[in-house]
Amino acid sequence: MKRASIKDLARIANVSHSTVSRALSRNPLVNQATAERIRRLADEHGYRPSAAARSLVTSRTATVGVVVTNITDPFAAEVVSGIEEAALEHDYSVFLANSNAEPAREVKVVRSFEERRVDGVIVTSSRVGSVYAGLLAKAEVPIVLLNNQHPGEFLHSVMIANPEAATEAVQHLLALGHRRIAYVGDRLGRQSDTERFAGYRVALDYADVPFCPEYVVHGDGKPEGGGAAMRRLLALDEPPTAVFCYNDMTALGAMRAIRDAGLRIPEDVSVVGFDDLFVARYMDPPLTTVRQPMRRMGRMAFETLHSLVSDAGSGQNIKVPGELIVRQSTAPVRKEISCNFSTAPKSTAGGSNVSDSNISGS
Amino acid sequence: MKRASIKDLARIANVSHSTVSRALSRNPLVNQATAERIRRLADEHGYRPSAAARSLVTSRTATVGVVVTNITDPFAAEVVSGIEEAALEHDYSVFLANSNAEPAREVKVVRSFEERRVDGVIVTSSRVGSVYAGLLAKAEVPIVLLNNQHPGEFLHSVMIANPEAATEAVQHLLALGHRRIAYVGDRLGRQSDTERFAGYRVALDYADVPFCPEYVVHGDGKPEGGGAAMRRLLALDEPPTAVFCYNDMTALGAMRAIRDAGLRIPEDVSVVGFDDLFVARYMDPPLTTVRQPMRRMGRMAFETLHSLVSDAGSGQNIKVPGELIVRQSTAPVRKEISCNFSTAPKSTAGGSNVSDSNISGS
DNA sequence: GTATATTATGCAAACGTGTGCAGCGCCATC
DNA sequence: GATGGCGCTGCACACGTTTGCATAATATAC
Repeated sequence: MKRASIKDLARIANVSHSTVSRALSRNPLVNQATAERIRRLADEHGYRPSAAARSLVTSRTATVGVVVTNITDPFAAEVVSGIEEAALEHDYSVFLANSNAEPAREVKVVRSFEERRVDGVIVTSSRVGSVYAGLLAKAEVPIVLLNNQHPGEFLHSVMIANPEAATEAVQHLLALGHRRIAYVGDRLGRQSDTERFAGYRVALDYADVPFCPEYVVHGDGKPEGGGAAMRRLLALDEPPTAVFCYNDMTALGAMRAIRDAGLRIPEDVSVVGFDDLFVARYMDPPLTTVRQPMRRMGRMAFETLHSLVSDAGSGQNIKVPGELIVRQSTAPVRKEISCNFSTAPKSTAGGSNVSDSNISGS
Repeated sequence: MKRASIKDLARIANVSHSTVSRALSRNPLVNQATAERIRRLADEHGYRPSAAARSLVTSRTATVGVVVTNITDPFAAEVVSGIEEAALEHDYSVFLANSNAEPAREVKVVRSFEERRVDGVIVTSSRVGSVYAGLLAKAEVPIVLLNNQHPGEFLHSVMIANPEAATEAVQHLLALGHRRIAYVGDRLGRQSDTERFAGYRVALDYADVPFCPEYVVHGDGKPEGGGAAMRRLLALDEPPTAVFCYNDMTALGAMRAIRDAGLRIPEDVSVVGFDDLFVARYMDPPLTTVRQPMRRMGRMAFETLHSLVSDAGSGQNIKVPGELIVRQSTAPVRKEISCNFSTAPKSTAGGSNVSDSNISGS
């Protein structure tokens, strides 16, 4: 048995299908009483207007296409959750697609979004390659980028303030007396990685701590890569006493590697992450990290998209500040292994006391 | 500028739009050469057929509606990832919606899926209330349940073999000499919880370990609830030496509570989880748990759905076995605190040696 | 040469909606 | 009583496809 159409309902209500259409869309043209009657009948029969038919004539579908590298990544999941939340409020539906960062998948996904005539697309944490650019060119479907990984400017985006947040994280380590601070990055060349690394350097420079290239290693944004990178750091003649990780997933791997080497966190090595995934607070020790308001960023991405299509708003580039969450994976540097090539003005920071750092107040 | 329609393309190719339609769908009726030419032209102009228009006449949309309680839950994310993967292979798109277990949201979601005319719905980890049942009744959209939480039989489902897996997990603890084994469940009344608890009891009975009601507590399937429940256990006169948790998220909270009480894992308390989320292997210590092939289960859910709509297959209830993954969060019970009300035939299991359990081979 | 089968193409209807426009009945106004 | 305005309703078209059916063009058989 097929679904009831608007004409079936019209027959039942003894009016034309136009009247039904108007009644359901609360068009004031139709008589109050009959409108009420029609809506009641529609309810009783569980009538559901066909979105396809509607969109055919209105040329709007009330759908967003969301592409993430993989929904399995907790960061992506949080963002998508925020998008979906905002979308539902506006009666939008969301198409979800994983790109897996595979070009073949990406073209397939973009093609499907085009055929579905989505009103807009949100792309998170991707290097926006030619694929999406093409999408934007052909038809006028607006795209909002979230934590875009491709260098260059785009029309609409919401991004975390990477450099500032990274600087704050590293300054936290400096304040604890650390001088041998490493950076465990993402794959080389990705925008967030570049920016967080820049923030790391700014903090070092500001504190007059010499930059040491061998303290910069790259993983893959996941635990495996973080672990491998950390092992390289630990094999150094003078291994770092603290590491700032590109993200929490990387930190997970790094922590594992540190423990496997027989070292303790934070007594031997302090660890800072980025993202504040839910797991961060359940690690042992709980992870000090930079919080990204992921869910809220998802909401913002949808809202700018929505204003772009409905209000013909002008769009914008939103920058969201991060927030340092200090937990127990960071501690003052231990005296015996503290930096012995320090160029800092004060003596090597004193044991349990954290205060007298030369970078406080910035 | 609007998107090109099939008629625009027909004009360009100097044929009727019917011929274009047939050429693109590789209908053998149309001449090979012209078909080739048309397809080339379509490619050049980036023509994308409107899914809406097509579905209007074919009455199939090639879309699945997926509803999860929340995509933020790593279990849900893994499952969805599997669904999406299989869907893309069949050129299906997936609508994602969070129910948040709020009835208001659920009706909104179901309504939207109905209007979108999804070909099928996959519901994961939900108590399938009257909402979805209604969906199934009105129109003939097939529903596949994944780890359904509502007691009772449904037509199509894929479920983890809860009782068997739970029994295996608890037998692992018994084999390590534990007798004071607790169960930290989900909310009372949910199907998976009931079944895993049943498996727990089977293992105890089989090993002739008396069942102790105060060793059964309930959380909420999340770290918070798991932690609270664990604290209640630790406040007991004779706290358990091992806990079997409803899932990994619960275990996360339990582990935190154990540590906060100044106890060590696994020396003082052994912990077993369920799911094998990616975090399990990155906990300290790495978590012993029952692996659910989440991604594969997602795939299976889609496949049964797909066969249901395309082959008019008869559907089925699939049961997937779990797999115990032993890591370092479980260890032999310590002598000094080992069970002193043991009814087991052998003496309280001896220190480091694990072998001689009375339940081996089951 | 005509009759017939084969191949390729176009015509037109249908899917379920939204919406401009015409038209209906009715009431008020002059 | 004609005129005009108002409130409401239906007609008909459009949106972009797929597909049954008719038909034109061509090849094959006699």
